[in-house]
Amino acid sequence: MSTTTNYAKLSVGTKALILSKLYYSVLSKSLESLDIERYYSILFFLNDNNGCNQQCICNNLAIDKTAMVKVIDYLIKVGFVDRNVNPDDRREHFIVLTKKGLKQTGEIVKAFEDIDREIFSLISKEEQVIFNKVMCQLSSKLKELPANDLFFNYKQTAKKRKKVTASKV
Amino acid sequence: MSTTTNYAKLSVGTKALILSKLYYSVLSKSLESLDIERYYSILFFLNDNNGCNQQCICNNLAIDKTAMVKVIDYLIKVGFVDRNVNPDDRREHFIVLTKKGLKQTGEIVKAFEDIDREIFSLISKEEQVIFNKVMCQLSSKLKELPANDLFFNYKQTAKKRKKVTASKV
DNA sequence: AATAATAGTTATATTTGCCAACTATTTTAT
DNA sequence: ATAAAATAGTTGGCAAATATAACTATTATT
Repeated sequence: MSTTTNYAKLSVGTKALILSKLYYSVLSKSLESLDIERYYSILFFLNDNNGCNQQCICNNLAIDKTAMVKVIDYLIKVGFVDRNVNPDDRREHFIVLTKKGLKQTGEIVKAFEDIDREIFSLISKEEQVIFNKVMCQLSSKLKELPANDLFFNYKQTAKKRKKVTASKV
Repeated sequence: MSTTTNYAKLSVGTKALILSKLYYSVLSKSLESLDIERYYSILFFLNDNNGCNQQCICNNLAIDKTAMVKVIDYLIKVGFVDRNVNPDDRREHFIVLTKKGLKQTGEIVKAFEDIDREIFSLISKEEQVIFNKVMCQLSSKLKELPANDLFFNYKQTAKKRKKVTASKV
């Protein structure tokens, strides 16, 4: 058997994972010169949503909130963002790009957009529209299905806590 | 600002990563009853490519070969696969599903297929075809671009080794 | 006022990702 | 035929990601 089957039959979840790995591999190559080599998608998101809170980033990028704490700690350490308590709801911390962060994020956004433009260049506008629409539909549909709720920690954390407390007492 | 923007502007790589996270979260929920809670995509792949070598799995699923060693070690430990040296090329190790592995893999394949069927159910055949075609085109295109060659360790390993050896001497 | 919910944090354990270096084997070049 | 290069797989180590439980502080609900 050959080690490179030309296209293996795979689930859409697996194909998406492979696509994202290839994508980020190209992206990190094209951003080698920056003094940060991770968290590009978070900075990309902040570029459009500067000043949102941590939970907002988690919800939109499907990242666990306990992981997000460390990411933001790191981004603060390297001087890319500030973390500001929202005076109107002191539970929330706004994440705001610094001047340095804004500058570097500009390059990151450009790199993302360059790759998207490049890989979509030979695909017709109509097909691009359909592709993006299906992408969104699949994600929406998946959010409706029962899942090991990893990132969207709303109500179930409370439910869990209740149980644990009860069994502990 | 709301913590749930309805659809954030994101790169295709990021959208694909999110889709895969949602997908695997649903998948692992639906396979909770199995006595394995990881490596589903590898077993799915083996179901169609039983007896391939480790590198073949790595190439097709974009997984690093050093990580693959540990995965296969684990799958052997839980009795899902065997690792057999190819008598015609003794560098290669064939990965073969055991009877137990085959049985459980049947359920895994079914779970993957159920999810794919479910989430594509409201999408027209034409759009599904276009979606899958674009998916493949994007991956192919990405493979042509300069990358931090993570998974496709063919020639560059040799080049690197040469350099390292030279500088060490 | 009590209870629940939300946003974020800490601690911990496990798993993964990535790299350099290595063995064994086979292929290619001279 | 021999030397050099390539391939398949392995090992060890470190940094990062992932998952879980328990926690504080604050706000919303009853």
